[in-house]
Amino acid sequence: MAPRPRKPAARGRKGDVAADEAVYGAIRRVMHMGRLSPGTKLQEPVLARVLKVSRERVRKALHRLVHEGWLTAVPNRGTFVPALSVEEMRDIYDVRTMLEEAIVRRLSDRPGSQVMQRLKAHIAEERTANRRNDRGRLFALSGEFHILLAELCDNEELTKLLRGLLTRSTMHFSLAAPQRLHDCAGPHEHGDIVQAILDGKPERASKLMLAHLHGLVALQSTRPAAQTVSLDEAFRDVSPIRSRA
Amino acid sequence: MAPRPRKPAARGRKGDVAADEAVYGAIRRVMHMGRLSPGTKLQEPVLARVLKVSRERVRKALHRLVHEGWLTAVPNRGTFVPALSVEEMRDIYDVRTMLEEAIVRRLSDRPGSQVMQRLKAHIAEERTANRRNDRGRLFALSGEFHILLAELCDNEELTKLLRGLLTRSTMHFSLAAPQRLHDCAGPHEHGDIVQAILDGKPERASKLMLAHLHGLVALQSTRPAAQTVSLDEAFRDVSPIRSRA
DNA sequence: ACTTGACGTAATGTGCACATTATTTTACCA
DNA sequence: TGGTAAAATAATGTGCACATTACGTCAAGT
Repeated sequence: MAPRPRKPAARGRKGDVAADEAVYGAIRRVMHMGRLSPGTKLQEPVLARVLKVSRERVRKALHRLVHEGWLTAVPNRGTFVPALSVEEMRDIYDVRTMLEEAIVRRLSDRPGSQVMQRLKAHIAEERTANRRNDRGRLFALSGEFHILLAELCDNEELTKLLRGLLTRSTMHFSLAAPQRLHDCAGPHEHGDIVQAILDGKPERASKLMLAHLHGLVALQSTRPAAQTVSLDEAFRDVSPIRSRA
Repeated sequence: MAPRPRKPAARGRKGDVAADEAVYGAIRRVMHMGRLSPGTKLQEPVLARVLKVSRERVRKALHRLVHEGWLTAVPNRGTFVPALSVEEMRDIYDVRTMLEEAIVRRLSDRPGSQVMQRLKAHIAEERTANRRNDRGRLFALSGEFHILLAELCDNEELTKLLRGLLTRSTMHFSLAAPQRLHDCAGPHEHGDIVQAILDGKPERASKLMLAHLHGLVALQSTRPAAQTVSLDEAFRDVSPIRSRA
């Protein structure tokens, strides 16, 4: 009763179910780029102003990110980029090892023709990026390789889980990491794993994957000092929707 | 400007950070009890009235449950108890197999004294419940066994992941399931797995776990017709806080 | 008699205003 | 001048009102 005179009309525009995904993806993308150093406080008004959306939209996205483990929320304090402890890092890589060893074992048991084809195509892409010294592309491909292995198992749940683990484990890779990634691991180890799968050698593939992940966790330790930037700079050109990481 | 005359004061009571966990746990508990048949629509006003909380509180809990995969949300339609397809069920059990095979392998490699003690204590509890024909207790213990194995690996991430998988896979166990669980699997298979771990036989433990999970997924198929009850009845005596499942 | 259209009702989604709490600034005193 | 306390400021948390959308009902037309 007694309707207020204001409130003209047409507020939420149209079916903006994609707006949620947009802000969610934007924050996720910035984190994936490593622009946010651990401990950074993601304050809602700033994000709302930068992303040109309402505060509640930002709020919902932050809650989702917290639930998924990518951010940590302190009651009445705010939402922060988590500083993964060495124990958490070890835990994540241990679970990754369990899953990915099982994955390569399964793929080695019955390497179908489509599996072989996609694996060889991916390795070829990595080799190309390596030859051209395209660090960024190689970095992206290195992550997608592990996702590809999960996808080839034809298990949605597995793919989703591994996606989360991989994102959280490579989140804090600094911008200097691709250099070392190029020097040390590179597409060489990936190629060996694929070769073992194609040869139908589960135990060899499993061993190689274990060694590969051990090498990655060693790389993680050597990250330079985190450069603290303001939120406005971090979210400069991340407004559009694009594809999901 | 122009502050409305109403709005007396003292609205949000006190630090009610526990209220969120309360409604979250209440819904989760009802689902765990199997009172909600797949396809049931969880409407916010009803839950708010039954649980004696505001609609926004219910809303937040539902969003969290959706993000964690225990409910599915259809935009502008509502939140529903998911009817897991056979493919999703297969996927979940496949991932569980991967993780739990790795778990028992790891535990078999170096069974510490504390590990041995807790495992034997758990098996003793299961035997007691089985002897007393306490179906409910045995059902709960059967689930906790798998969680216990994960906890003994001393990996928080692993425990959290397996908790989610197990809850989702045993969520739709009907009330008649404990009967068959008692007849078929029972504490016998669990005891064999523990024995293999204590003997330090990783391959045998892994094989037993694989067979055990295969048996469980076979049990899942034989669930009776879902009894549809109203939300008011389902949430009858689930208001208090209690412990988390 | 069955289908199709419009209308009424109820539930979901969202912006907004306010209360509460933490943080920073400032003023005062030892 | 350094330290402490209090006020100001800003950010988070939440209830509420309203818009939008879907569902159920009924009536009219073919």
